[in-house]
Amino acid sequence: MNGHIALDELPPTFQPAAMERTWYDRWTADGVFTANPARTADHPSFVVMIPPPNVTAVLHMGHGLNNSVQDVLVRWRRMAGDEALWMPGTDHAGIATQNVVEKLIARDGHTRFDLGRAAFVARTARFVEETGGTILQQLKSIGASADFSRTAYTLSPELSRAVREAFVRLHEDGLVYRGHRVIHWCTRCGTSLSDEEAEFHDTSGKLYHLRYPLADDPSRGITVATTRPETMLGDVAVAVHPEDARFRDLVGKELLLPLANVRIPIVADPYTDPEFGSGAVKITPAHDANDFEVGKRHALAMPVIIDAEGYVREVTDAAGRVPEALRGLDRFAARKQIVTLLQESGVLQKIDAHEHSVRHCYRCDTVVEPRLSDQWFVRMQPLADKALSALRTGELRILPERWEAVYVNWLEGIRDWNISRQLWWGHRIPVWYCDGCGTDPIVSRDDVLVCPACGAVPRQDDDVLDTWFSSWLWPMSTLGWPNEDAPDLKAFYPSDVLVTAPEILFFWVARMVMAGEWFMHKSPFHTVYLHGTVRDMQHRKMSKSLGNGIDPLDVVRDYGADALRWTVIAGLGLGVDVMLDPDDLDKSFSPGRNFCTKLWNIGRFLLARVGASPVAPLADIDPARLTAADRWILDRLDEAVADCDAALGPARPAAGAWSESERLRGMRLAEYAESARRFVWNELADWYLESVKPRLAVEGDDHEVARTVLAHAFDAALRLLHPVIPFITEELWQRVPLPRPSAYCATAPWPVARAVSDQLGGGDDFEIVRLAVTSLRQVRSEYNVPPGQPVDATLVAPHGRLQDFQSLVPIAGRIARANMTLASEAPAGAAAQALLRAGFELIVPLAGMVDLDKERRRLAAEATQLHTQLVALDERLANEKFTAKAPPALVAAERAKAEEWRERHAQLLERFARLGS
RNA sequence: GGGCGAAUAGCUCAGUUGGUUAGAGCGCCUGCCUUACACGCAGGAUGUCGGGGGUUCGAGUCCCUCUUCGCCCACCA
Repeated sequence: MNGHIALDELPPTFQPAAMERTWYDRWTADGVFTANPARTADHPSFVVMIPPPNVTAVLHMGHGLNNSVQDVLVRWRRMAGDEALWMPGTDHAGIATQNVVEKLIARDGHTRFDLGRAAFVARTARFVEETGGTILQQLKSIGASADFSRTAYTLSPELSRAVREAFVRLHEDGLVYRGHRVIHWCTRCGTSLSDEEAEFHDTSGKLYHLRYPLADDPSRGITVATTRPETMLGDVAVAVHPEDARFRDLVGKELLLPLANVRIPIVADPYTDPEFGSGAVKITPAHDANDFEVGKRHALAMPVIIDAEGYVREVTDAAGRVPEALRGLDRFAARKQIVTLLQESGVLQKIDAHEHSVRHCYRCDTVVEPRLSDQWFVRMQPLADKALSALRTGELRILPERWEAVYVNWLEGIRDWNISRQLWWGHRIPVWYCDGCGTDPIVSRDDVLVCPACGAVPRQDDDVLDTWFSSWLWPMSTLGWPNEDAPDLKAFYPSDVLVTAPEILFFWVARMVMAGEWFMHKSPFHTVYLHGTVRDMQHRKMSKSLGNGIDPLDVVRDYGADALRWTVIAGLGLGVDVMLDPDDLDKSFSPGRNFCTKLWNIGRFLLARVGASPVAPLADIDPARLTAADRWILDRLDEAVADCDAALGPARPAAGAWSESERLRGMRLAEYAESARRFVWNELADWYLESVKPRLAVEGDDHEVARTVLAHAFDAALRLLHPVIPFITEELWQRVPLPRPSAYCATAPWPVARAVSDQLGGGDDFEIVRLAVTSLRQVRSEYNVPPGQPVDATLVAPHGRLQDFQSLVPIAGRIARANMTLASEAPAGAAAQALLRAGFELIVPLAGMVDLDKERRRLAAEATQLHTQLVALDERLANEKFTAKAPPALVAAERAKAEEWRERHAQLLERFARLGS
């Protein structure tokens, strides 16, 4: 059959929109992404857990980056024969989702309290059902090969069961406890926050100096410094350092707290830094974590004067402290008012500018209020110890390496984790209290309907758990934990690589390691890959509020999903930020699109010239029939495959734990993409394709060899590129006339480089063709010879290789558009190595083409430069210390180099002389 | 306050244990619509490797110091 197609059967550019959807649907329909636990019996598994996006999230460029990386890895390992599972899913995102729905109902003038708890939760669940999962659909449009048949959700019944199990088991282990202390409180969200959720922002504030008079001698007093004067109403003491001579006689005396008019003691406590401010600190135990500790040490009262919403009033133990005029004021309004009042009464001594860090809610950016309350905590030390040892033993590695220090630093200074949130959207804390008999709180896996002590109906704790308390179980809970016999858990735990951003190293990554180690006695993954952030050209993080975002779906529409993926992967150094220009999408995404077009056109050429009739397997070709070009491109392919493998792998530690030599290797996705690109563009397209054109134009034996090698090389290139640009490679691969080992490129075997012993050799000869062509092109360009005008040139074969080069001359001639002839002998004394570098010796254009003056100047400059370098090299070789201490191989190489340079220098001079005559 | 990282071509970055004449992509300049591709082809220019000092036969690479930028942590009242 004649399989040749007309070129216009395929459009000259790749049309991604037309085929992306088709391929994705076919992959899914055929279960290409569906993992099979049974197959892990005799194949390694390769598992990636998606960092679950918030269920209400909409795809942004950060997701695009994060998920492209995961998809490259998963597709790579799937092709390499692993049983690959990419687990997708979403996070119920307690505070974030609750905030969204609260805003929604606020449009109708409602608060969640109007609706009541049950109705609000139902309303939120409905909202999630209606709008949730959008992002998962969007992930499909960028080609994410996740197993959506397993899609998980942190608030599903299955994962909720895992959450309860974890809470109860940690309680049984003595790691969950109820604590009464000052925690971070968001007055807007109405909930407590963990240390990690209360982010520091550097702020230009003020330091107010207040003079509190002695109660019994108003002529004396102590000046305290504070950034938050409104808290003075809750002051119960002033602390000074025990060693501070300035205040020694005042310790034990009492001050009269202005405005509140209560007597407070002066205490000595080492917490005070004599160097700071006035050397005396006002102590407000209910509204400052440090003051709380001081208060406990001195058994002080703890009046609360700011309520949950941030308004100043006499909340608890504060009767008579808040003057009428201040009651009900917002904390910041109260600050102003109090400053005014203190100024009027002469208490305010001075105000200094003061730079400090203020904690803000990570969800709504409200200034966090320290607040005294009862919360559930997880004792973290034992968990942190396990997470540290996972890193130390090599069970776990973090890339880039520098984050390991950050991880260790955080774990070594670990503090207990406040896990209760005063929200409604989330996992309710599985603790019941009996008001009837007042028995101890009941912690239970199952709902407690009747008090076991008195038979009354107990009430469940009102609080829900921190969202991250479900996230930290993700690598286990999505696989069926706590059911230890779940097939997925047995087959796919632990996972392999966790791909995420450094921002959630503490929130999520470190805690997952803790949970994995504590409950499964195994780190949930062996590699943490922390990628950079997507930024704009001013290096600002892309964000909705800055308006500098790029909608990945716009990019998919205008450039294709492959172009999007190419840009984020090829531009991604290890841990380096990706810079994109929101104002010039073309600048950012045209390289990927252009590369796809290139690939597409190689395909068009191949289909038109090689045709659709199947080619023989490469192994069926008698090696003797392979030309120098064939051998060269097959060598280059081996090199490309080896480079890609070295950039990506190893996929897992060879011996269960990372050895020192392999610990920092792999995960260099940009290098992988670049290696594959270089092969396709600079080697396959630029050289092999050009060299093969005449062979394909003539029917015959060599025609068959050429089309076989070309089809084989292209097929391997497509498979090599599939993980990063899956759509176009699938589309082209389906058309390559090869015996097909699988239904899809997505499941085709990952290319394997031939062992060195299997390599045919002879690839170097084609390098001479390349050099010849390049030299001739330089001459052409330098002397402005029109591209169409043929020139005459002579290629000088290396000694004794005349016969071998007979076949290369027409190829070089055709590529360079020259009437090229082969000379029998090289000029006297020239070695092959020297020839390769010596342009004019290799290619001898006909006389009359060369401007002698110009050439003379060029030669003189080159000879001078070479001479300088040669002198330096000779000096080095003359240095006895060098010859004695440097590795002998290096010395030998340097000697050889010197000789080569010397010879070249002589040639240059000789040529210079010839030109002069 | 503590810790960490970065500084290499106009831009974004490679440069593995010190060892050829320091590389890539993009951008830039020149010439080309050569029947796969102008989203392309060919050729070309560009670096006192942040400053200073040190170790070494040899330093972009190791040490010290300074400058600038960035990140993380912290009980900066």
